[in-house]
Amino acid sequence: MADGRMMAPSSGDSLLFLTDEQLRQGIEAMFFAYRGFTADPDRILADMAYGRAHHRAIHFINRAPGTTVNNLLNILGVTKQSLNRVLRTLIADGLVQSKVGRNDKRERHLFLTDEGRKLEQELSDAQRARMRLAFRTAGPEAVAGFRTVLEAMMDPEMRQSFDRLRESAS
Amino acid sequence: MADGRMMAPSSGDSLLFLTDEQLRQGIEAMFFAYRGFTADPDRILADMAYGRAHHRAIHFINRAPGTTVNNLLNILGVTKQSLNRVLRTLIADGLVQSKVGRNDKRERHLFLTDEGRKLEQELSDAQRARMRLAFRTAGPEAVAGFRTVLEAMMDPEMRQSFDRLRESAS
DNA sequence: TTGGAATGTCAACAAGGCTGACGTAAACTG
DNA sequence: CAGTTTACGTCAGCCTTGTTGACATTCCAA
Repeated sequence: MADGRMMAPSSGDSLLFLTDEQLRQGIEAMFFAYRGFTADPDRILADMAYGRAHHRAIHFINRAPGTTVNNLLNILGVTKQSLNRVLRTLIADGLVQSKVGRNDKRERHLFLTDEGRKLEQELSDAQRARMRLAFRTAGPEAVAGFRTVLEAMMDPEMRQSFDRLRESAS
Repeated sequence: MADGRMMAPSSGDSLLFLTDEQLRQGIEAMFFAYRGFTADPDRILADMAYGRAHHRAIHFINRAPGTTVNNLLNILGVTKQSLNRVLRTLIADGLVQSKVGRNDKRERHLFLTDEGRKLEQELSDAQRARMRLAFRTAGPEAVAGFRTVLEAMMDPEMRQSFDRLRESAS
């Protein structure tokens, strides 16, 4: 490290969590943890003709029943062509129902069918089981910190989506 | 909710962080945060002929210089064909150097070239900047919790890789 | 010397992103 | 009312990044 960069003074050790090494560990932790995070649903979906994209669509339709295509588009952050490909198969397979809007007939409101809800349950049970174990292992204070850091890491628009979903949860 | 499931007793509120709703918020937080996590490097890479897979390879080669292909394979969790495609372009473009092993000449040890290190710096600077801001905003206790939960979320083999990288960091 | 390990490579394929173009119906607006 | 915008769907084509399967090479080790 013969470049001109200074070592952080690190008064006491209160700023230790901001060293490049700590940050890099945070980055790697995100990488490895996300793999675990998606592993269980991926395993379930591998047997069917579905993938992660279907899981995401199903998750958010379940979370916000009656959501419009455009709304879902914003939450997922993909193009309509990409989402449409996924929705088409889910609708064709009878997991998702699309209803023309009453007020605005241009809009389509999306709902899970009973079968769709069944798959959603299966997927989210698996994912929640891992999350539950991690939460239980780590304890409430750690969980609070986990949430705080993740929220701070989001893009502002994503944080808005996140908060809106939180509020809408009764 | 007319099924037979019980509401969690939630003695006091010490178990509130384990309700299904809290778990689902944790799941969504991971989803949205990971998007932010990858957004900055993705933007940089979009201008080049590289993608996230190249970033990951460069990151871990930088982190563990001289690592073998097989080792990298285990860390990244992809097939050798998939990794090889990425490595081939990186080597051809002069960002990565592959050296035949001295002891075991079947092995290839991977290193970043000066140019590779330069790109790595650029990418990780961007990613660390976001992580640093998130860490600073959230504070040290939150960061500790963040790390604890993420570690608990990893698959055991991934946690091993993670720990090994941690130790090797001087 | 032979089996197996580590690596590389070819081919083919799939998921899931993307852009661009186009069409239709509905709603809004001047 | 005419024209524009919005919401959605769809076709076509492309890219990245993952997969499997097959096969060659090199070389260590029993």
